Amino acid sequence: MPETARRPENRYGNRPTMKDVAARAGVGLKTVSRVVNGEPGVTPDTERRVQEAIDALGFRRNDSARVLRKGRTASIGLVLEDLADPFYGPLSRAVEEVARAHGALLINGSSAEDPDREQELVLALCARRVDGLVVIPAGDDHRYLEPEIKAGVATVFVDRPAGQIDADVVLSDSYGGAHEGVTHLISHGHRRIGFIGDMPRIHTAAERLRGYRAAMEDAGIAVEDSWMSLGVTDPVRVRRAAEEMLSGPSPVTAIFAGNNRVTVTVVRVLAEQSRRIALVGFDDFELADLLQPGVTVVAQDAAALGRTAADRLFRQLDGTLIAPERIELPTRLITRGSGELPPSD
Amino acid sequence: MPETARRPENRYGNRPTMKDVAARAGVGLKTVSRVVNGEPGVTPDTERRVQEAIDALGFRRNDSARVLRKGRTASIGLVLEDLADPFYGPLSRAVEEVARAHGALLINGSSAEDPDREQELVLALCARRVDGLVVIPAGDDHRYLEPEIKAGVATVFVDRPAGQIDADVVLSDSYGGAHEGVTHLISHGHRRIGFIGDMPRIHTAAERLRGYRAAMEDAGIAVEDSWMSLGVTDPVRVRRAAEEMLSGPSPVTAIFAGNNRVTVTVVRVLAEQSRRIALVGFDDFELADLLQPGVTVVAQDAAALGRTAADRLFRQLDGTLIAPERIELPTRLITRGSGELPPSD
DNA sequence: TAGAGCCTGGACAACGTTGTCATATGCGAG
DNA sequence: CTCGCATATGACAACGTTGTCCAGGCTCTA
Repeated sequence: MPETARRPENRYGNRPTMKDVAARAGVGLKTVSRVVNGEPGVTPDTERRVQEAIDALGFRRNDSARVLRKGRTASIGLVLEDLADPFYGPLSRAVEEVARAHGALLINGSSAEDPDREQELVLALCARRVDGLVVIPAGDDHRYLEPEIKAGVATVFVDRPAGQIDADVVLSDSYGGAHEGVTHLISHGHRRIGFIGDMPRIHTAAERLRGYRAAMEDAGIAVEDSWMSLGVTDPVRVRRAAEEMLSGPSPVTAIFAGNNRVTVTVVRVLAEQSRRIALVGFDDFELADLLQPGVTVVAQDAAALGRTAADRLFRQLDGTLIAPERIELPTRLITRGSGELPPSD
Repeated sequence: MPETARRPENRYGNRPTMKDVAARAGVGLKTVSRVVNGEPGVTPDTERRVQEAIDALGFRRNDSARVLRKGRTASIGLVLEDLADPFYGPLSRAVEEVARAHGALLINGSSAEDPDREQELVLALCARRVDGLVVIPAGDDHRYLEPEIKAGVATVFVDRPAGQIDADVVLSDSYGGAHEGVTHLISHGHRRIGFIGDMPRIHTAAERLRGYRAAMEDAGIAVEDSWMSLGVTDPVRVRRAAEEMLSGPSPVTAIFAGNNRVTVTVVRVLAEQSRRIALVGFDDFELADLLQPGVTVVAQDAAALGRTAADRLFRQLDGTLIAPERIELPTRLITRGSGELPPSD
């Protein structure tokens, strides 16, 4: 390579720094800093010269250096299960809005329901020195976060509680919601009711199952093992689970679906049946009202979950909040037809 | 406040630094750096001592300082319209996956379709020195990005082209998709076909309208003004638009909906009509097949858009890519019933 | 045993910014 | 006219990391 063409390119591809601006404006470095940050003590004339230099060079303050100096990054991390899941869109957006109101940016990542990946993501975010974390946990042991929390990283868990540590958590009332939904089916005459849910290690799945069992017990109904199926929410498994409980020795007349992915698959299966099977799903979804019949659901407010969590996070950062708390948001039963079908045996 | 309780807390809330680790392990600063980064030239014994100190102190490298020194942040920004919109979930997730494969984190923000907010977000991301940007533009003038791009920020626009600057862009074939969808309706005997789309300043909306007009013209059908309605995709406006073209002097027998938000609202309106109106929507959505009739759509692959854009972005960073290019991904017509209904006048 | 060469480890500067502090300038009061 | 004060400005260190370079100790060979 010939010596001649050596570009003096620095790492940011030749970005001007405050020093460059200062040189061009014929002022000191600190004066530029003052102008950029709107600090007082600069003559209008000087300010104008500096501003001209900034515009001419296309200068943009390097926030990395600023963070290093100031210690706050004005960014928060959001770790969730899957950005593509419609449940997390509104939640994510709500967190973003609160962050924006506090002048913070949002960094987010999907754990894909893998505890290792969750930890990897969280620690990467901590290395960037995010001011706070909103975590929808995939794992059930969060002791790895202890040094971070001690070091001042505000942390709020959403949708599922933290494992092994004491931290803020914002949840939907899964137990109560499932109890209400199943009771609703019972009140419409059903006794053989199936439950299809997510993997039992997921807190919400376990809670919803508990709500189902409690509702059945409260009604004096003995639950048969074949009526319950927990596992991945992959359509193939859910379909098989649904078909089995519809065709077993004591076939169910109604199904309670543990989350919206399950509900959608169950809707498809029921559409193929000749008998009319009642259905209540946990979590609302778009177009639920347009299906035939409309799908009765136990709705949770994803945006409220996100908003509440982010609020608490910034209150932790303010210092307003001291002790970790567990907040449960209520669910709401929305009747649309599918949950009001009578038993057909 | 009494002098006594003054905590020696530094800005990160007392986070240990490499210096602290070095002191505790009784080694030099640079040796710690070597261990942390897995660089060679450290005896196993020294490494062990350093590692112990790291664990004992709960040390975590400060990436801000690292970034300052190295110049690459290993993070990319994604600016989209609304994270809560189901169309952007998969797109966002796809970008994230590609970023992850390159060891980068994703920072994202919603512009809420506001050009000022888009610019504000983009510049904030640039100030953080993201390595690259994936932007779904809200505005139509992106000259403000010129200094950034010149400074080496890799940039790819998605879903809509950049305004006033030459940059990489990845699009769906809106014109072709709309043309195909409308032609499909025509081939089923429709001649009075309505078009309801997004605001005309949005590129995709304009292109889809163009596709509609072209398809009509190709079939020798004169389009009446009352058959076309562009504007915000808010349900109230869309509903009124649909009702008007269904009840006007020459009422339409079919509607082409310009995006999924429009489609969903139109489905609701059509469900209330006594006549059967044909419908084709641009963009697929969950459960479209379960409605009665199933909704025929022109599907675009949001994940592929995101993946393609992110790929190009990292190829820009590699230096593999030189000239900006415009990539159009094909759409796919999925027939489900609603688009195959015959005209009923 | 002495010299060459390698390997390990550390001192130091630099990245771009902000906080602290000192200096220069101008102005009004005595 | 001089002193004192307020205001504008800049020099310098520090934030925590990494790259460069040098020193010291070891092994190996002649």
